[in-house]
Amino acid sequence: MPARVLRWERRPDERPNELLEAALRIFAERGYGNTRLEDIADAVGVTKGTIYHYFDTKEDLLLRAIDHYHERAFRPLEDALRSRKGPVSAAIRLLLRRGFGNLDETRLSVLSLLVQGVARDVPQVHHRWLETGPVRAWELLARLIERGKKSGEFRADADSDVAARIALSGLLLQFVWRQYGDGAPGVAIDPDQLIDSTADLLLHGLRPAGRSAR
Amino acid sequence: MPARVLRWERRPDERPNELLEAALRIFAERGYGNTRLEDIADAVGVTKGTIYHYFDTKEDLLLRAIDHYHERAFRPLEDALRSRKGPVSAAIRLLLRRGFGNLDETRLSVLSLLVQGVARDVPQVHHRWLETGPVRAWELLARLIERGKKSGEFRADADSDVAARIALSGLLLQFVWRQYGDGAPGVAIDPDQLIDSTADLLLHGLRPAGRSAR
Amino acid sequence: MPARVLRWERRPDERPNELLEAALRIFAERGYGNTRLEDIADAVGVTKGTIYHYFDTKEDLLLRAIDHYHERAFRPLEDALRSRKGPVSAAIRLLLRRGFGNLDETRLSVLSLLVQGVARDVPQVHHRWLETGPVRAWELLARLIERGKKSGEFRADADSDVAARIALSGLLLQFVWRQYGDGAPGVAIDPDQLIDSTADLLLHGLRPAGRSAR
Amino acid sequence: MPARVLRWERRPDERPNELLEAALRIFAERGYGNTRLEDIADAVGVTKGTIYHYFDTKEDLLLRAIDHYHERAFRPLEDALRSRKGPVSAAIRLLLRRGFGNLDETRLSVLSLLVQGVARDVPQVHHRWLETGPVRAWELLARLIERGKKSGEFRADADSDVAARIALSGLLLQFVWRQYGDGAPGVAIDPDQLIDSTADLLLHGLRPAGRSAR
DNA sequence: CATGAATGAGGATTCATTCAT
DNA sequence: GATGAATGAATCCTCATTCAT
Repeated sequence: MPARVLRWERRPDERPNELLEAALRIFAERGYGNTRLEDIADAVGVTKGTIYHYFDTKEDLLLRAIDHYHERAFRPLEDALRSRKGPVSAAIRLLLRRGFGNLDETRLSVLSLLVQGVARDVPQVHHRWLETGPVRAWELLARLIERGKKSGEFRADADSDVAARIALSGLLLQFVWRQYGDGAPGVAIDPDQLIDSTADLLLHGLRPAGRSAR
Repeated sequence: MPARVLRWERRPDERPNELLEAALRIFAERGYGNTRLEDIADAVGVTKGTIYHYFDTKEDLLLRAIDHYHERAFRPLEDALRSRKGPVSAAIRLLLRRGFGNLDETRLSVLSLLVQGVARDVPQVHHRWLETGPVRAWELLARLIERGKKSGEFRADADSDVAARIALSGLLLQFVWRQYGDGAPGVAIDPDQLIDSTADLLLHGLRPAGRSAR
Repeated sequence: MPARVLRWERRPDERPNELLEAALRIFAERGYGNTRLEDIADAVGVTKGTIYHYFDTKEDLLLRAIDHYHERAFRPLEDALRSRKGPVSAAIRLLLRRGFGNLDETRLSVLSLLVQGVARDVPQVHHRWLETGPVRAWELLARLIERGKKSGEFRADADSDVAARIALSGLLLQFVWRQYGDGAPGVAIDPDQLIDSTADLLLHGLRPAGRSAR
Repeated sequence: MPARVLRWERRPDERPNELLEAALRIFAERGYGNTRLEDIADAVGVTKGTIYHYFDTKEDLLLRAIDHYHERAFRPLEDALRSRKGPVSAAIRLLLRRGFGNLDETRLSVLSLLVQGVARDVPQVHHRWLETGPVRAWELLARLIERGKKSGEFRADADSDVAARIALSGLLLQFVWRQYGDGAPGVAIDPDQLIDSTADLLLHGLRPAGRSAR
């Protein structure tokens, strides 16, 4: 009796997530426009058609892949921060370290995709990401700074909104660019130094006149 | 007296420059992948074929368009800074204001193209831009900060490299995102406030312990 | 006493008929090529796969759907005519009125499907329909005319075959086109006028020289 | 010196018409939905892409192909009729003979395409054809009949609109069906007999009571 | 019987690039 | 130089059909 050969495995429950994850990874690696649906299908071991079993269009696939990823990426950070007590400066250091301290290759390339690759191809997705990612993050940080101002830990005349924006988008872009270190040696930098020095700069910048930071 | 045509006035080769400028503008507006060579040709009033008289490929066109633009955009800033005297903090404010204070629509969309649209499509160009644009800019700023540290204007333990990187890439990304304000209301912000508050934050962050900034 | 279920009442096989009827309706509405099997399955509340329990291919489904419909549509007309007595002209009026006078939306769209939509997609079906539908109808009418010629009610030199063909296919096409009245206002016409005036024309055209029709 | 081989000939002026004519022929043979653009391109000796040089979409191609054909097909008939003098009955016979008497294979299959193949796939085209083809034709015929009624040649109570519609659409459908004679023997008929007997029927049907036709 | 996951062959459309004129 | 006709590879998306469950 000949070995039974299945052309494909039937995995109705895992498929969508498998596809979502493969899609995100490959989109992130190559860019949205440079990725063919067949590449994604191949990576999961199915054919193009299968993608259309679960998703309406290529754009829909991207959109859902980002949602899927985003869901997991943000929740923990927000939770960690919400329950935080103690001096605000410590919370801020924690936020930056948590947010940028342990980005693996995949997360970094997803960030690049979102920062760089999606704005003109799927503007709708880009907008949503902006609102639910960066904006949410800097509002969080700005609220922390406000708390520090109220408690006297920070100077009252600091612009908490701009401080939060600059620190976070500065870090974000630096981390995105770090990935291109091979082709552009001038951008290389140690990530821990980047985070810690940014925290120092921010906290120094916020401390009241006449007092030393930390 | 016959119309005298000076050799250096004839410029029969306006074409390439016209093409470069149209290309940059349209690439910036729509993204590289979404721009057809025909669109660029139409904008200049020639046909597709003409582009191939001057440029090898679409990629070559992008590459040269960016070079062409870059040349002009950077020189003045660098010159302005180099000759600067007086307190470093004033120079830094000037740098930020000059660099970001008068970005018209076109420059902004070119920045977006470079930040967002080119990394995966023309990595070579992206790398070059990183080195000649952002890296050069933050090295310039870092040198200013170093001068401030030497003169005692800034605290000696400040990380001038990171401070320069964060301030500039933070501003850059904020300005790029501002353009999407329509779709993502949370990112909207007044540009002058952005620049001035960033300068405040940076200078506060750099001032020596026990002294007030400015 | 337990509910008694008669074998001939159980009809576990409503399914095929439901499918046939849904198929015909949807094919008729949208055309064969524009109808997906899934649409038909959805309409009946089953899934695509189920169709393949009962039918070999999409074409087979169309073929049987038309047969199924045809069976019912023709019998009554033929019966009504066969038993008819009295003057032939009255029978002819009856035939036209019965044949075209009470066509509901569905029947009309089925006619359109047969007239317009099937010839190239399922030629075999189209041929069969021609033979069992139009041809049978005009042979019936031609025989009536022949009877009229024999009885002296109609002129002897009339071409009963052509008269029957023209009257019936003329009416058929007019009724099919009436459905497109929205897009083509020039084709709109009152259906009763169409039938009655056609009958008048036909009967006038057949009456012997020197006598008035009817 | 090796023989120079051109991959294609440059024929900018003929191309569109060549394509239009090939398209119409092939659409007519196989149906719109069953024709691939590549088939049409092959028939002309170019590649698919070339079609898009001249036409926007497949639908646009069909639409223009029909316009192109229609233009030529209708003009002569209308001209011939407009200038006609003498008894109306002769003009009517002429109209029917001119309109249907010399339909070659191609014209017939184009008629089939229009009658049968286009209504649901390109409704817009079908509507236009209805208005500019059949409707125009029967309005022409109806006007002739009206003239006959005024002159006393035809009976005053005849329904000229319906008479014109039935005669022309009856003939049209008969001619369309004749092409399927192979598969459906019952529809076969001699075309001249069809035209002449239809004319007889029509003219008999229109003659005043008590008078003989012709 | 019924499901619905998976297939895979197409087909329309786009567009960078070539090249005869 | 400039044109624009022509190419042809690439890619999204559709859908009849199959088949493991």
